[in-house]
Amino acid sequence: MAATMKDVARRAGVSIYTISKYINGGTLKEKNRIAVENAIRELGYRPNTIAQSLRTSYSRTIGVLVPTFHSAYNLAAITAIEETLEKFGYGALISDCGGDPAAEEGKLDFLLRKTVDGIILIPAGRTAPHIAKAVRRNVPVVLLDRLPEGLECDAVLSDNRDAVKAAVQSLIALGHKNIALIAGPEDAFTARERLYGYMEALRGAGVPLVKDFVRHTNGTMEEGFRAMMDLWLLPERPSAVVAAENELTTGVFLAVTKRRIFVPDELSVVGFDTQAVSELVRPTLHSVVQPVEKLAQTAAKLVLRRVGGDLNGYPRVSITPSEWKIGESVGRCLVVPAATRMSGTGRFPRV
Amino acid sequence: MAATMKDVARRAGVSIYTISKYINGGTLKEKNRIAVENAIRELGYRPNTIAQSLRTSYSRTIGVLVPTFHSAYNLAAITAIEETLEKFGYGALISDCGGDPAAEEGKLDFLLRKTVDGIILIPAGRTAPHIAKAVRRNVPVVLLDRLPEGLECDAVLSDNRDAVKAAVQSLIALGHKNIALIAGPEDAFTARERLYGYMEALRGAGVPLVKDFVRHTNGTMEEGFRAMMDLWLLPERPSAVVAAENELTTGVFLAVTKRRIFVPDELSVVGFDTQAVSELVRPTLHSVVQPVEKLAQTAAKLVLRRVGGDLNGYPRVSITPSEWKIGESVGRCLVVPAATRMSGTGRFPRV
DNA sequence: TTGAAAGCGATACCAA
DNA sequence: TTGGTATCGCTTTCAA
Repeated sequence: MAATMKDVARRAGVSIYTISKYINGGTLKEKNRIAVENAIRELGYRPNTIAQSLRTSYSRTIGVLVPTFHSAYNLAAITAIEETLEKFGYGALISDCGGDPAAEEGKLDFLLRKTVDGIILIPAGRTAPHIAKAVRRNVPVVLLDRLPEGLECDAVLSDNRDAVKAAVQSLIALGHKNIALIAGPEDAFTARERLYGYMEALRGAGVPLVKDFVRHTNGTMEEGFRAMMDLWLLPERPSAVVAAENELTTGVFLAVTKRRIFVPDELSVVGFDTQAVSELVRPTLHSVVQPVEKLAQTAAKLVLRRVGGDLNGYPRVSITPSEWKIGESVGRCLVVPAATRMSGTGRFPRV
Repeated sequence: MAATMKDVARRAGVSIYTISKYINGGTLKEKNRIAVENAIRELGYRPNTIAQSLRTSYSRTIGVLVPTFHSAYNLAAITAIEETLEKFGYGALISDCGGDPAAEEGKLDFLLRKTVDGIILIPAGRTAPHIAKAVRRNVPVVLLDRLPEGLECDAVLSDNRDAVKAAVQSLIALGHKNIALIAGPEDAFTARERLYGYMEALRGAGVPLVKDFVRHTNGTMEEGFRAMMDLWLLPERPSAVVAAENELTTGVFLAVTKRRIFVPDELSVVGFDTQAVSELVRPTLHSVVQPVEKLAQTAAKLVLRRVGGDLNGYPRVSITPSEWKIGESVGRCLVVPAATRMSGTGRFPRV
C-alpha cells in the first residue's frame, strides 16, 4: 500500500503534525525539514486527497458539466475553463449529459457527491429544478452560455439575440428580404434567443416573417445539411441564410457544395462560431463568433470567487458581446423576389 | 450543512450501523426500515462519497484520460466508455492533456489522487515512464488506441497497420502507383503504424516509395488541408491519397473542393473515421472506420475486471480489425503517370 | 516549533 | 438484527 503520513512521521522521527505542516507549506526547523524531505522521497509519499477532502470538506476541484462533448463551442469552453482553474491551483472534473436534463441531474449529483467545491454548468434543458436545488444547497453554481427559465443563479452569457439581430439587419441593409434562419433546438436558451433576434430584426424593418424560412433542428451537422437542402427546394428560395450554430453552419456548407449554389451571388451565408473552417472554405465564411474563451474564463473566475466566499453582486448575470469574423460569403441581394415579380405592372407577361 | 449518518441515526432512533446497513442494501426490521427511510427523506440525507472512499479505498470511479477532446474518435470513445461504466454502476472522471506527455503525467496524478479505481488512457507520447509508474503502483491501467514503446500494460488497439495496408493494396489493384499518405504526428503510435502499413503495401507490390508523397502533419484539419494543397502542386501529382486520420480527411475534402479536383477521376480519396461526414459529401467518402465503440467497451470491461481483481491474461493486448465505409471517392486510376509517359517507346514526340 | 489527540463521515468487526 | 467502536488518512486545536 501507499505510504501514509504516519509512515513518513515514523521514518523521519517526528510527529504527523510536522509532516502535515510541511505538506501545507509551513516552516520547520532545518534539521526536521531535511529529515521529512528524505522520508517523503524515500517512501514516495503523496498526500491522500480523499482524506484531505474529508477533513477540510474542500477539494480544490470544480465540476464542469456540459450537454455534450460533440460541440466545438463546449470543448473550447472546457479547455479554457481548465486552463484558468489550473492557474489558481484548481482541477476540473468534466462530464457530459448527452443533452438530457434527467441525465444532467444524475451527473450533477455525481459531481456534488465527489464534493466538488463548485460547478460550472452549461444547462441542457429549458427549466432546471435540479439546478435550483443545488443552488439552495449553497454549492456555488455558475451557468455558462444558457439561462434556464426562472432560475436565480450566477450566469455568464453572450448576446445571442443582439448578434443575430445585427446579422439579419446587415443582410436587410444589403437588400435581402428572403432571409432564412436555421436554428438549434427550440428548447435551448441560445436557440430561442437567436430566434428572437431574427424576429426582432425582421419586425424592425417591416419584413414579414415567412414560416418556411425558419427551420428548427437539433443543431447537428446532418440536420443543418438537411435544412439547407430543403430550403433550396422551396418555390420561393431564400437569398440569405443564417446558420445559428457551429455544426449547422458546416451542414449548410456541405449542402451548398452539393447543390452547387453560388455564394454569395445566389445565397448569402452567415455562420456561427466557425473559427476553424471559415478561412479554409471558399468563399471564406462570414460568421458570428462568440468569445468562448473569454466567457469561460469569466465563469471560472466567478466560480472561484464564490467558492472563496465572495457573494458580491449575487446573482450576477454577465453578458458578453459577440464578435465577427468577416468573410466573403455575404453580398448584396441579386435575386429579385418572386413576390416582386408577381406584383409587376402587368406590362410584361409573367413566365 | 448536509445531514450525516449520525443525524439520521439520531432522528430514526437507531445506531449509525443500522443506517449504514440500510444504505448498503441490508435488510432491517420492518419498523426500523420505515423509521430510517423517513429520517433519510426528511433530512435529505445522501451518503458522503468522500468518506465512503476513504473508508473503503474504493470509489466506483474510473479515470479516463485522452490527449484531446478535439477529436471525434476520442469523443466517441469517451461516450462509449461512460455508457459501459454506468451499466456497471461506475462513474467516469474525464480529462484531457492537450497532447502533452508532461501534462498527461500531471493529470494522471490528479486522477490517481482522486483515488479512481482504475484508468483508461489514450497515451499521448511515444514513451511513457509515468504510465509505467502507475502500473507499478498496481492501479489498473488499460491503454486504448495506442501503445507506447516498452510499456507492459493491458491495451485495446485497432489494426491500424493492416487497415492502411489493405487500403493501399486495393488502390494498387485499381492501377494506382502514385499514392500519397497524409499521416498524423510521427510520435503517435497510430500514425507510425499506419505509415508502416502504407510502406509494407508499397514494398509488397514493388511500388517505389516517393518521399514527397508522404506528408507528416499534426493531425489537424488545417494541416490536412495544407498537405493536400501542397501535394497538388507537385510536378508529379498523386492519383490517390490516403488521409490517415479523421480531421485530416476533412482537411483533404476542403482542399479538393477548393482546388476543384475531380474525385475519383483525378484523385481517389481514402479517409479515416469519417462516419458523420462521409455520406453528406459528394462523392461519398470511402473510408476506414475503426469500431471505436467496440474498442471502448472492451477497454471499459477490461478495466472493471482488473479492478475486480481478475488478472487473467495480464498484460492482455487486444487488436480489433477495422471496418470499411464503402464510398464513391475511390476509382480506377485514369491518370498515366509521368514516369510511364517519359519511358514511352519514342514513336511519338513528347509534349 | 512541535506533539498529542479529537474528529471529518463513513464501514465493518465483535458482542449482545 | 443491532449497538458500540476502531479505523481509513488527514487537518488542526490545545498544550508543552
